[in-house]
Amino acid sequence: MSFQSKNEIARALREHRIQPTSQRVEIAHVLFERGMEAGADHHMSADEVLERVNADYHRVSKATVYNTLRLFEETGLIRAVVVSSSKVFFDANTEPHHHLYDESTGTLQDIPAEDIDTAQLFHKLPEGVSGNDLDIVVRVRGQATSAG
Amino acid sequence: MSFQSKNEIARALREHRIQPTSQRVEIAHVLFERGMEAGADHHMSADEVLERVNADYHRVSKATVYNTLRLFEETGLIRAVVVSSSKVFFDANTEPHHHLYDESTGTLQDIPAEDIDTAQLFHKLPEGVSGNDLDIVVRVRGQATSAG
DNA sequence: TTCTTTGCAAAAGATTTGCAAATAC
DNA sequence: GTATTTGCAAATCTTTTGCAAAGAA
Repeated sequence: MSFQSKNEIARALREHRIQPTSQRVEIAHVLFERGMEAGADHHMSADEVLERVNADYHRVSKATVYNTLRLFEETGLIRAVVVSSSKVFFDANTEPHHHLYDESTGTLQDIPAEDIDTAQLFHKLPEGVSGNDLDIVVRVRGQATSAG
Repeated sequence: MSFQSKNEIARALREHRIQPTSQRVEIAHVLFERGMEAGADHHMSADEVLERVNADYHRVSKATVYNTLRLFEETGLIRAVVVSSSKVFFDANTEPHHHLYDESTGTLQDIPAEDIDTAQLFHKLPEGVSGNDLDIVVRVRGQATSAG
């Protein structure tokens, strides 16, 4: 998904049965204004969203940002990517894809769905689950200071 | 790793350059007493560890449990598995393997390393990173209430 | 008007930290 | 005897919640 105008955003929200209030539109605008192309940085924490949405003047409160992000996630408009216990990224790209998280740099990047083969995995998935229901986070560990 | 006696545990801690105090040995004992076989439930939250270590009488404080788990993780004795923003599991099995997390049930299970093929992925890893430095969490999404 | 949403500040839950007392080597 | 570790309670950080005011249909 990639929206430019607030109108498009409002329409998209309605399609997800979300009443497009001005706060919600502003938040969605922040989420979707960065391109969704591979390599584009469209991963934001709640705090980043809060900061960006209020960058020039106060538009939305913290509670509303959190609640709205949760609402967007629950309705499938965006996805939450959990990379560490205190780091949740929100991803406006809901096309099937996965994530690569580099612990040492804190960087999150997309992985095309086809770059990871999970064929061997399917027999242990709950029934009815398809590949598109999988969210994979590949974490690159920093050096593990393992004793030698 | 799989230890039975406190002596074995103390030795293992020393090998990781961790001074084996009684609290640390008790915590390690809790972590390692469950078998490491596939299917065995050896994933515990900090709180579970705290509960189990103090099950019959008070042995270790909460702060010490948290600090010790972090210490164990930093020295590579155990691994932390992040499955959601408020759910970190500790895994006493440090052999290369991955994890499958079922959102709807909250269940975490092991995935043998060879069940996921990441060959396509290697060109986007930082240099010097090998397959053993990857921790993969496959999250099975509940139904995403996606709008139709 | 009636239902929904927002905002604030307080609450909650998980983890960490400061510092004095206890323990280890 | 000196350095390390523990425990408590307070602090911190992120996210959620209660409730009155503001906004939408």
